[in-house]
Amino acid sequence: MLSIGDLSKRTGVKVPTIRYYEQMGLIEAAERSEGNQRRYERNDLERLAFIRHARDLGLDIPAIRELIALSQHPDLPCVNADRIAADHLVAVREKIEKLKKLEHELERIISHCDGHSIEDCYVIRALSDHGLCEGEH
Amino acid sequence: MLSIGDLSKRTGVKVPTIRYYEQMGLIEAAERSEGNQRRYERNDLERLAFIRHARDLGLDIPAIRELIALSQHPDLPCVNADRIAADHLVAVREKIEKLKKLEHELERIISHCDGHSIEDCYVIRALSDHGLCEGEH
DNA sequence: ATAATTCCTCTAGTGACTAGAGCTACAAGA
DNA sequence: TCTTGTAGCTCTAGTCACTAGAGGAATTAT
Repeated sequence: MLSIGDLSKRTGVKVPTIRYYEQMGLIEAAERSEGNQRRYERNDLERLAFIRHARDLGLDIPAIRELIALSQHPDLPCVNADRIAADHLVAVREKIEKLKKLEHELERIISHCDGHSIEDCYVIRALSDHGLCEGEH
Repeated sequence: MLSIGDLSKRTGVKVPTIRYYEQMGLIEAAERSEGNQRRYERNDLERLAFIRHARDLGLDIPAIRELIALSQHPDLPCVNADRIAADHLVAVREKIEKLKKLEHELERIISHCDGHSIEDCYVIRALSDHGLCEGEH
């Protein structure tokens, strides 16, 4: 039986976050000690590691809830789980594309600035005047 | 003199967002009509376009506040403005790197799954077992 | 036995908006 | 001039995934 602090140390998930996940229904409400403190077992450790792992991959809580529900039906086909991952991959790629555009625009703006006065500063001027931009943003 | 709706249409910034920027101190409190409605002029249009542009580039509100303050001192050197942009560029690049790692991990997980049952699903298994991962996340 | 640490619940704050309630002002047509 | 519809006003609360803090109780170590 682990305390919430033990669970936290073993999974790297902070104590308040564990309580938050309980509130969100990602982990079942833990058993309690006589003094009302949460007590965990091995399967809670696994569940929490699963959640942590999914969060690290950037999945949001509703998606994780769905994956947990799916994982409890081993007989079903896994197309739904695959779709969640694939949708997320698409979203990740879109974010990368957007950020790359920002990266290029920022590089361009910065490299155009000669570092003299604000009056001539290309950074400020580019922000003031959309016509100095490349691309459609 | 423009109403808040006119200003919104011309800049593409939504009406509640304009009021929010006023509250955050990015734009000055507008003059009011007799009936207490906001009335804007050309320089408000420019200011708001500046803000919108900076937001599109991903700058946060404190950074924009600083850029606005700087832009009102044309005689100062522009190293501070350049630094804000450069810092942001670093942050953007870091985000891109993180997302690329996620992208590769998701690609790998998805490609390993044969699409049969949840029991064998590589997506679910990879989440359950960190040992199946590549990289350090 | 006492002290230090951990735990509990509850509320509020983060950033940059967005949604909605309930009310008032303004512009255009009859 | 009257009416109607749109647009405006303020204020509160919700979004997401936590995080911080208050005030108090339980547990663990000395």
